[in-house]
Amino acid sequence: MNLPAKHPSPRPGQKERRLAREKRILEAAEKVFAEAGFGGATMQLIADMAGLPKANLHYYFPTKEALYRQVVENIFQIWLRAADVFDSADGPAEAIAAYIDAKMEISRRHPAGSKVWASEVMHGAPVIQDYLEHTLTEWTEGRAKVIERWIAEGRMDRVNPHHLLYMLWATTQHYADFNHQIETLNGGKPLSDAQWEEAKASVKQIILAGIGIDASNL
Amino acid sequence: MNLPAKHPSPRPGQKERRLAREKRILEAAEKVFAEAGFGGATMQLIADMAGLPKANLHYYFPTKEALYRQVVENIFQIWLRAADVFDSADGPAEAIAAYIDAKMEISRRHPAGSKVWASEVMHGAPVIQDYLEHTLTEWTEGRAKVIERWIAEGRMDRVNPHHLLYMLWATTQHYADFNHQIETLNGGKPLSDAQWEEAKASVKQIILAGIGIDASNL
DNA sequence: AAAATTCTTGACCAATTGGTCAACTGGTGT
DNA sequence: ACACCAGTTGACCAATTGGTCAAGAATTTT
Repeated sequence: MNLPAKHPSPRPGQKERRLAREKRILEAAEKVFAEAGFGGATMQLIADMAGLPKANLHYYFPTKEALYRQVVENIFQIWLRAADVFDSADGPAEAIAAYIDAKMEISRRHPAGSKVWASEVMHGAPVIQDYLEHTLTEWTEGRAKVIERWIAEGRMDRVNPHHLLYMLWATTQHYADFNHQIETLNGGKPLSDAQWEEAKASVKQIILAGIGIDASNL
Repeated sequence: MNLPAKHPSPRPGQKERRLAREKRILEAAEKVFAEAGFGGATMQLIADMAGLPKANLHYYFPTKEALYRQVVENIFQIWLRAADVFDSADGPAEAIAAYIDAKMEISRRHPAGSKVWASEVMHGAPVIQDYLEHTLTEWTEGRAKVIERWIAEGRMDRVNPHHLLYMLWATTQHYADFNHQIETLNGGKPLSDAQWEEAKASVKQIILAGIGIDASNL
């Protein structure tokens, strides 16, 4: 055990410093991978953005692939945490509304991570195929069953649960992946706070009405 | 003028042969750019896939950027042609249903082109920013006005036209960009004909109901 | 204070990249 | 038969890439 840190870190401490360095590198890497794609990203660019010599990156992450893999796994963890809110409510209205809010917030706060994820899947998921086949598949099938139960209970219209989930993913993710296009169509300005609220409200309005749920009491 | 070609090309002819070669290169390029991204794609890979020596590519397309630009412009033309069907009907139900069908068909028939387009926009639209600012902006504003008129005429619910359009783009494009994920969740098999029909039907069902349109008579 | 461990970094390397070029081929018009 | 020109191609080049390494600086442990 280490002596200091009765109170949280008056001085850095080795473990914390290492984690802070890694975090700094990962944030730079996320941005560069999002902007340039895996192939277009260079270790030198990531190093510059992190303010470190390139050789130092290789001390913390042995290869470009390893660094990329860590970035992808991190965003997948965020994705999974948002998925939890789907189960936090007991009815379709609250569950889906909360899920849309959570995913829209990810698109807003982690646009780079979302783009890396999209890029990874678009290129055939070379590094996270396992996650797709196991974690994501299980989550999806579980939620599809929940939706089918809601339908059977008459709490929402009869729709194909998988395609409903695809629509939720597609629509919310679009605000991150295509934010440049949205910004251009918004007169070159990023969406304001109010516009983000309207985006969330619009998505919820159309999808909830689309599956036969009265959202007026949300 | 060239002597042959009273009737359309009994023998290739120089112009046709050139176009055929370019088409072959463009198809190979589209695939490689879609699979590897601009940065990850190499002229050698494209040449191999087209079955031509690399130096020959540079005869038809001087640089990698020029080749990429042509690929992106081609898919944008397809995109624009699909956009036309939005105006082919006079009511929101038929127009939006036809538009969804057209865009879903693009996702199905041109997955590579769709991915290239998504990748281009995701990376800040370095080569087609002009198209976004002019052609796309005009189309979008025009269609938004049409939707607002439909709303004013009481033919659909009051929704934000821009976010409705984003949802249409996002949802339909998702079936191309994330087809690998969808395939994985479909047991590793591509969607069958019947599953594609169900996908189209599901998208139309939810979105049309979502904007207050009874689609039972379509 | 000295030994041991962790971290930092400039210099370097082999491999790959986009692109060039000069020599060659083959068809077309005269 | 000849000249002409679009098309083809292997060999080549400068620049960039991911990654290595050994020498040194910091920090922790003894």
